[in-house]
Amino acid sequence: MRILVVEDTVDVGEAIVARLERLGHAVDWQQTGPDAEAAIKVQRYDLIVLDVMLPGKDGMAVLADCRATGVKTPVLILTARSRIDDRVSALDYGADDYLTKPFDFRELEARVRALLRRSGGSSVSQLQLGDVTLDQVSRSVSVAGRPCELTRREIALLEVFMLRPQKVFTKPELLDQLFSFDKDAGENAIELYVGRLRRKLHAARMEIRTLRGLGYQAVEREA
Amino acid sequence: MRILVVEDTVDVGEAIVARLERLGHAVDWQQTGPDAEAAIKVQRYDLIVLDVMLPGKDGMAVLADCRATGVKTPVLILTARSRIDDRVSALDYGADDYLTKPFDFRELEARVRALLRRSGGSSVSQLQLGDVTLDQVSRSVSVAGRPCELTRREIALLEVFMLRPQKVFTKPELLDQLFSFDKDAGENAIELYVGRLRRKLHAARMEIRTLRGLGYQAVEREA
DNA sequence: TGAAAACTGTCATGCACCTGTCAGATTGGC
DNA sequence: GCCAATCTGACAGGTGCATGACAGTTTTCA
Repeated sequence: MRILVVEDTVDVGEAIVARLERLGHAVDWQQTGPDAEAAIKVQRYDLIVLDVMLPGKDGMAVLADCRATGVKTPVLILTARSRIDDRVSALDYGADDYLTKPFDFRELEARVRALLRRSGGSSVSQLQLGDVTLDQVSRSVSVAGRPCELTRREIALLEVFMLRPQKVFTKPELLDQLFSFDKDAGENAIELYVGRLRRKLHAARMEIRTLRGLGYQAVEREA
Repeated sequence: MRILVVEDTVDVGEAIVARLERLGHAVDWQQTGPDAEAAIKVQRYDLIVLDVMLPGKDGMAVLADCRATGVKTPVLILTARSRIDDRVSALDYGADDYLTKPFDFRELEARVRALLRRSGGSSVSQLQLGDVTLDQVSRSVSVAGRPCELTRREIALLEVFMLRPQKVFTKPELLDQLFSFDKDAGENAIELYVGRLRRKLHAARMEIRTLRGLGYQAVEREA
């Protein structure tokens, strides 16, 4: 999943980014309101974590402008203030959830998961396709009940496929989902990881099909 | 376990902190109501030991505000007064237990243990995984019935793992559980202690697995 | 009280695995 | 058959983890 973190305090920002990247997400980090808006215009995100107190432009204003311009990405507001009207106005402006600072990282993770899940459509944190199960919480994969050792990137790629079975992903699309701005990679990397996934999942009742010239697609395989 | 002690009398505060640290807990100590509230907002605790008489803000008020903002951490109230209505109001405000000063430290320890145990979900004070047994009261560990010499920190870490077998703990998460504010350590410390635990428990039917990039996990080992 | 022993956490080193690029092999379409 | 797209093995660099040595601190014990 691709996430934008907007937070001006370096310490906090770095901590959040590290935490979310560790979960296998592609995370971009902006420190001001205008920079955040620029990033949102350029890139589609699955989630935006937005601090309220920002230099340049208030987080709430950024949120309002986003919604006004039709951006429907889920937004998690971070607010240092805990007054009721703040929470209410956050939700009124179109936020999907809020968290008052300072917060526990485990709670942040839980809310992030909840929002990503909600937008992903499914309500469980276990994805399933054929006999392959991906647990989004423990970031583990099993085939026919047996645990399957995958690396972080492999899991991230598999997650993209499993969130939308049948959907055909182009390579640029997959690159967007897997890499953040600074860590850009060639399209070859995708081919490589598809290959690795295929090898590790060769016994599964699921396969990643190549649609020449179009991209890749995950489908359930008949027994 | 991570504990916050709120007590303005230096002698008493130091004594409580020393006593609880000796049991292997990570203890933070605040001396005023506002400071305590700030700490609670920043950090998640497994238990709060709260004096009623405090400069700045009354302990009971701190407790009430905590509960109002959804903090569910168990709270043990220390009160110098022993009048019935005080006890009653403490429980009404959402305290889980109280102790009238002056008190015997052994009783404090017992009540702390009870509260921690209750929040941990288990009603027994003996944790078990594979052939490893951890006695939370005597803070001792044995493997297949044989006592095993572990240091405080080693036991504290093992306790975290054994309270939630299978769960994958990230290193920041483990640091949160093991270290207080002032005694912050690098993630290296976790790796180090995992290594030490592994060496001392190598013969046990339990192991701490490394999930590269994710964290550590305690599992029962097959014979 | 003072010295020895044990405990803690940092540093630095080394190793293993993960990552992404390259280049050559293979496949599919025309 | 030819070209482009894809696959795959090899490889270099990086990252994360394991581990030994060490210094500061605490605890123990005489």
